[in-house]
Amino acid sequence: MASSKVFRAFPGDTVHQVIHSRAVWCAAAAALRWRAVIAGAPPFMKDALRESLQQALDSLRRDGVLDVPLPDFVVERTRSHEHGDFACNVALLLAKQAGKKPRDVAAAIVAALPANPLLARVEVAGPGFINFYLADAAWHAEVRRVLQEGAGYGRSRTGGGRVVGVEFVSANPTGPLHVGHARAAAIGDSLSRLLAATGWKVYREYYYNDAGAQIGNLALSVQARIRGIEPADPRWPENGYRGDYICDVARDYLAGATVAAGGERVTAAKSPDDLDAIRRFAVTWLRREQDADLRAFGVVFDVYFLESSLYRDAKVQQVVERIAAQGHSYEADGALWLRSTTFGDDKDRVMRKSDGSYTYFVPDVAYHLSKWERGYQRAITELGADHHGSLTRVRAGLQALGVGIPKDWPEYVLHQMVTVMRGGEEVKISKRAGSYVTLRDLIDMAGLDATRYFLIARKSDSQLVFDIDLARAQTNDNPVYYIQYAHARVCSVERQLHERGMVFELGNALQHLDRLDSGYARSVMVALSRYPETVEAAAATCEPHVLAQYLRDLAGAFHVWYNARQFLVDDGDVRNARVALAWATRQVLANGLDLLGVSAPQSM
RNA sequence: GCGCCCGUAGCUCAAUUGGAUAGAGCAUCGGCCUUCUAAGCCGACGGUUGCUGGUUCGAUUCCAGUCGGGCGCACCA
Repeated sequence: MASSKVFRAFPGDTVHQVIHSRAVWCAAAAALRWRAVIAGAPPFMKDALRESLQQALDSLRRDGVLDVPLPDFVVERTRSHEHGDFACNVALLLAKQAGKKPRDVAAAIVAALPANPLLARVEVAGPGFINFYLADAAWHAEVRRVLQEGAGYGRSRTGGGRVVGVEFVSANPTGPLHVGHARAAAIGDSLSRLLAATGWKVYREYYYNDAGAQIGNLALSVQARIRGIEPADPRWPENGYRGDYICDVARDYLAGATVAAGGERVTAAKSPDDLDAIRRFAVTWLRREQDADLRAFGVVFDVYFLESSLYRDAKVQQVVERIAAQGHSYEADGALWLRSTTFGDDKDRVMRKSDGSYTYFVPDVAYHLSKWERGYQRAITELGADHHGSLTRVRAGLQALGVGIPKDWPEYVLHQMVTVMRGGEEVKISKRAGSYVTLRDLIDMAGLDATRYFLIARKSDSQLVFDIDLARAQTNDNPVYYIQYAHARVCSVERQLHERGMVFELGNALQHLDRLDSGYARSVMVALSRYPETVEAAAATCEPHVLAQYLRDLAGAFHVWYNARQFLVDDGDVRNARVALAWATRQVLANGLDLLGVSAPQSM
């Protein structure tokens, strides 16, 4: 089922070797799920409480006390410590149907809960919440778990080894990547890491629109520069690209340079008249440029997919034919239309123009069809919000193919615009690109870590103000330094430990975690325990920003504790316990930062 | 005009997807370095969640309307 044709141009690619068919895939996923069950890592607190509640509810039903269907209840972290550590709303949801007061229902459930040594007490509170207060031992167990699982702490098998394609950036190879692409790269890569951490087999994919009119403009622009024509000149092409980088391309072309990108290797023909040669050279030159910027940003793709390959392999034509065969097209005004209104679009769309060429969204449909045919169980397409209009069209086209693609396929993650501020003013100009700030500019100005963090830390569908001054700041104003500093501090403690000739004894530490005395330490432990569910939630909702937010909280809890307690004390048991918690914190900070693609420095 | 997204402290943003008294950072004001990094910590100030209705035990969250901002509405990509 996998199309090896599509990948012929990319020798390094192995997707088609990995994904065989949907049937094989399903069997593999089932096996993985089964293994996950029998491997049986201890459940996380939330899940354990949920299980207990489920048992209580079952027993109440058996006894006829509660003879109503189970609602979709939640076990959640409390906002306030006064409400315990976890709370459940099940009694509130059951009360009406059961014809009882919520607090009475809650009391009955509490009475039916199985004994659990990790629970200090359970209370009915407020309108009918069930509040759980965990015993210290529960937090200690979590610290132990962090240290035992190490880099694996917070990873899960939720995805069951299923295959997901995450497409992001997908810029036209007509210029350097700009801030919007930077946001896409940061979000898309972090989302990919999150999905991989939760058991998905992830393929990062980049779609190059290398076949449209914009590429023609690129070639004409380079050709103009080769001939020494400048943008002010009346002979300058309409819609030409004016950035300085066009001059660089022209210079290299005239010099007969060789450029390589994505397995393509192009040597400049030098001829100013050979527009096709100029086009090939310019596209490859800019792909190399974009690849370099992305690598500098720590983003590596598994698949680069060329729009031109869809034309070359007749995939575009096949899509149109298939849609026509399904009866979802018609001819009008000399053009061929997709009856996309059948699938929820507000108007029908032209597929083949009256001049015989295809509109841009048809290759988009062909491309997404290829994702389906390559066995991607999920496809997530990360897009700038300015392209959200294409969403309905692509889905409509996929539906019209009648090949069984689900209506909500692919999933979309949209990101809003980024405004770059510096010195209180908006930055709009880049020296290299001319009219916009580039990804490279951001990295140069703010550094890789701050750039990634800032671009991820906001919900993607909110507009983002990127404050260069703040991102550069080596102060507590800057959240990324704040988090990294927490990590560096633990490393510093470790260095001090050795310098003082002390030795950390893990076994002793794990036996004496009850020597952690303060509420500060407790806050750190609570924060640590939130990590797995945070990763799970961030992945499930495609919202990496919740992880960024979480790491800030964890670092905060750590700094408070650090300031309140000396770790390297004389009492060996206390010292070991504190160092163990510090190391657990460092581990989680490192795990979390890695999922954001931000480094965890040993010292700062 | 139609569609999508966003309106939360002076500023930048969260809010566990419908939970209890809406939270952080910055800014402002006041404290804390002989101590593992003060790149840090503590305290104070700051709110009619744009507005009006509705749904229900409960709404920043869901629905309708309205105002404001962004983006998109091609036989461009």
